[in-house]
Amino acid sequence: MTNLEHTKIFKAAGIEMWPAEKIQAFRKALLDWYDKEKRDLPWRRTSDPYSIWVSEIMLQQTRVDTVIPYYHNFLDKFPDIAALAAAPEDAILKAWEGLGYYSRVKNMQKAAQQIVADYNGVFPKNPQEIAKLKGIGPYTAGAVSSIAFQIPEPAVDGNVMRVMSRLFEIDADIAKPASRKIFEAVVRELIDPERPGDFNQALMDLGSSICSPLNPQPEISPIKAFNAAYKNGTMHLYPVKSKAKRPVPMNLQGIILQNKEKQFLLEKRPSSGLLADFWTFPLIQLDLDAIPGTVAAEPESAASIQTELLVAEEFQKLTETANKSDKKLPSFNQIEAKLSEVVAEKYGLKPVWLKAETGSVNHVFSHIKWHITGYYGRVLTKEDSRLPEQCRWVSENDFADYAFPVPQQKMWQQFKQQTRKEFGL
DNA sequence: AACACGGGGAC
DNA sequence: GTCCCAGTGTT
Repeated sequence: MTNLEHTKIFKAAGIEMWPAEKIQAFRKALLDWYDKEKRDLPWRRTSDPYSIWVSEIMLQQTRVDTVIPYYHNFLDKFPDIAALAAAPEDAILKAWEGLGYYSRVKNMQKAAQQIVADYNGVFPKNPQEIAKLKGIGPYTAGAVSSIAFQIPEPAVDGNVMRVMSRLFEIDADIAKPASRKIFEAVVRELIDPERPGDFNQALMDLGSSICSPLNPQPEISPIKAFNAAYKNGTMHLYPVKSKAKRPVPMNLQGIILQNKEKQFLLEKRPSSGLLADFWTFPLIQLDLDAIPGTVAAEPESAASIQTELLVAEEFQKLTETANKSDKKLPSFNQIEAKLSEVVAEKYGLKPVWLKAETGSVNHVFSHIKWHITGYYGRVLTKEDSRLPEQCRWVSENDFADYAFPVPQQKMWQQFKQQTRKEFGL
């Protein structure tokens, strides 16, 4: 991008560009602060492009404190590009378990294989080549280029947009994709060609501390002399950011089935979409309103029990902990019939239901909100010849071999704490 | 340009 | 509850 194009962008966005002396002073103020205050982070103790790349992928939409243990474990398991390229998919998913945005690690492995195939296993140093790698977008390309190779490329993330929007009173909505190029142009003008990696990281450190979203402290900022919003008393107006949509609620039934060997039925999710290739108890989307003969149940009877399978004490105990939901739902008997139908059809199994609502799990994703109601049953017959390929009976001891998303971990914890001891399992 | 894609931490 | 976060790929 030429200087002329920058000028056009600045003019359109109403940004006043600084003279060279002011830019020099800004770089010095920022980097002097960084040299004193920078955080001691694991990926700042290496110059290995692969390690820096791993850290940047993990840090996408994820906090530093969350990333640190994953970073160490990942490099331990997959110490270099060749190891990552050759790793089995279940191993890389397990290493990413709980970190979220799981396509990140799949794309990173594809990129590692790209590097092995096209670059002889050596991480490319050219920003244009780096940007072609799977999972590396404009931010990560700039971050790796500048931090690992000292190439003066902007690395514009949420922090940098917040800092710059306050410094220059930029009104562009930072939630809009189109705004990023404005901030990139600004950083491209400001970035220190001698220390581009430190410059980018200094902006991010500043954004996550003094220039934080909620309680910024511009009065103690090392660059407060450059902060237009602070000087003009308009800090509260920046950054401009439109609000995200609310997650859409979705109700699911979680089927916890056990066979005579005490194994649990797990199902691998499809290879694309939400939580792709992760394992959960089977999740069914029952349309409760469509169950024939459905009658709205009284709250206290919403969880009825197969009493003949339980001793009196257990029944008493379960009744006491009956569903407290104030929603009008079909009774367990009605749901049970429908669940049996679905389980027979989909899994070729005939469960004996032991308990309604082993628990209720809520889990919020960025765009969906799951409400899972758990149902516990046993399969007494040994007719699982029709078990779908994506399903597997797994004993608890082997759960560690399977990548579980957090909703599954919540279902499992709830089952262990509430249901299992009631049945002496 | 809008949407899909996780999860946790701060207040 | 609210908002936020070291973004990218797909449509």
